[in-house]
Amino acid sequence: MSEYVDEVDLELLRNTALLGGLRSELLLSLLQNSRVQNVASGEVLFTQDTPVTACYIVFDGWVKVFRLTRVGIETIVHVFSRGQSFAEAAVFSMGNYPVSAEAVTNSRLLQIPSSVLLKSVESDPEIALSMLESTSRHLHDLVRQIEQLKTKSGIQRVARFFISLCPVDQGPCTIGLPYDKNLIAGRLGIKPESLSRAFVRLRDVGVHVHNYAAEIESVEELQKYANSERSESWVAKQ
Amino acid sequence: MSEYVDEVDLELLRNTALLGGLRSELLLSLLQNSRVQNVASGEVLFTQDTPVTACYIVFDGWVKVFRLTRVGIETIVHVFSRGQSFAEAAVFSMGNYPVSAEAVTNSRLLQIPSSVLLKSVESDPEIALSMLESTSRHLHDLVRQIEQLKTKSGIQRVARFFISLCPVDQGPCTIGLPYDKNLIAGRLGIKPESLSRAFVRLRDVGVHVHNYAAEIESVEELQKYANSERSESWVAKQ
DNA sequence: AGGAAAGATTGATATTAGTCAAAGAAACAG
DNA sequence: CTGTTTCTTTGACTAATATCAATCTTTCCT
Repeated sequence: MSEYVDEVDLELLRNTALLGGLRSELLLSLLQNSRVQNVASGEVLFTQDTPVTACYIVFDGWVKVFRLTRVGIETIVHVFSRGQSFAEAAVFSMGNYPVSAEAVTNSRLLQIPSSVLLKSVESDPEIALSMLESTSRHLHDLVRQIEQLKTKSGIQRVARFFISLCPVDQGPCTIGLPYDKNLIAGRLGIKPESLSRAFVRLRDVGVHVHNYAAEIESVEELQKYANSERSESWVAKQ
Repeated sequence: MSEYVDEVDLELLRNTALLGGLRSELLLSLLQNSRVQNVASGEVLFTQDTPVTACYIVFDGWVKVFRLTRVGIETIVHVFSRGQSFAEAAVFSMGNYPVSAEAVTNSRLLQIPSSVLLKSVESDPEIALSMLESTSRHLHDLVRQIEQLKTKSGIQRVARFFISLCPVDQGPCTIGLPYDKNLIAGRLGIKPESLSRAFVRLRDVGVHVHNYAAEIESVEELQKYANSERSESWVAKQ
């Protein structure tokens, strides 16, 4: 794996929320002061409650971001993949990381030191705006996650997860499961056993999970299932 | 209710995450272009999927921020009170509001138009940083909410909600419930009936909910209850 | 004050998801 | 290729929460 940023990487960076809006020279100077980090599966990038030193963009692989309680119970907040940035919000809170991050596959990342990012913001309001945009995207994402947790059943969340992996939005398709089933379960806030059972239940909606692949007979059908409501309470008065 | 920003308001603003870091002249110029909005309980501030026009800071009252599904099921994302800002992230995403907002009591708010906020950021990187800090605070808050939803029982979330309202962190105290029980239930992601039952169960931990008040015999005791873990799964390998 | 409307509680029951234990499959090492 | 380890699924059972309906309380209106 290359230690350097090549043309393809650059193209990727130009499409990220975090750095996409940057003028070329700004982007290049930021890259001068960042580094490409190759990490093995299981390697820890940073730990909750330690001082923030950098944020990251994923070139390749998967990184899980999670929180640990005193007793060691893990809540997965997100799993990031190619083209996504994380921890940039932590950089601006100037304190400790509120979460931990660990590579769940061998991964190739761009590590941007806090100081570099902060200096960029100070020197150019343009980058500030794209950063604000990027953190608000993350915010929105978390809001959606909360919505899902509050209003959808575990099985529906599994359905939605599958849909998010589908390259098409109708008809049949086959998707590969991006990572470990335990990790998928954690990401969706259910136990591995419940995930297994969800797979069984989803057969009714035409989803067949094989090994690390899932065949979907009809994405529409699955969407209909994922979107069906389960209650009418805590509803706004009409 | 005053239509103008007085000394007390100004002091409050100086302590907000969003505007606290601002130099006086900058703050004042921003206020020139903002307005105080008095709204009645039930009044809608903005609606999901409509263009973003402003963000808000609460002077007084409570504002709920929520999402609606097609069928009208409401997920409460947050309920904001005195000193808190909301929708500032939406301003930077430059599109539509991802959520709706409605006053749940009569409220007095500072409304800051998008253009004003954006112009401030462009003109001064200082404000950009404090804004980034403020959105990352919101982000952190949502992360904690997700953690709670995934790892704590409904009753524990109620306990934690009470704790967050306690003026002290040990010994006995009495707190007022800030709003409607339906709203509390929605905020915590449970049904109103479950909230009632939670109140009953919390008597064991020395909590007595009367009408719109709760007596807590011992905050420590309640904290112990709220922090107790319920499972060991989806745990990191040690 | 009196009565309707809204909000809150309680009870009975159903559904969902977690727990614990065991069996089955896949991955891996020698 | 074979045993071992790890991951995954299944089964039986339990716990938590939702649902639906009934009742009780509070609020609010005139």
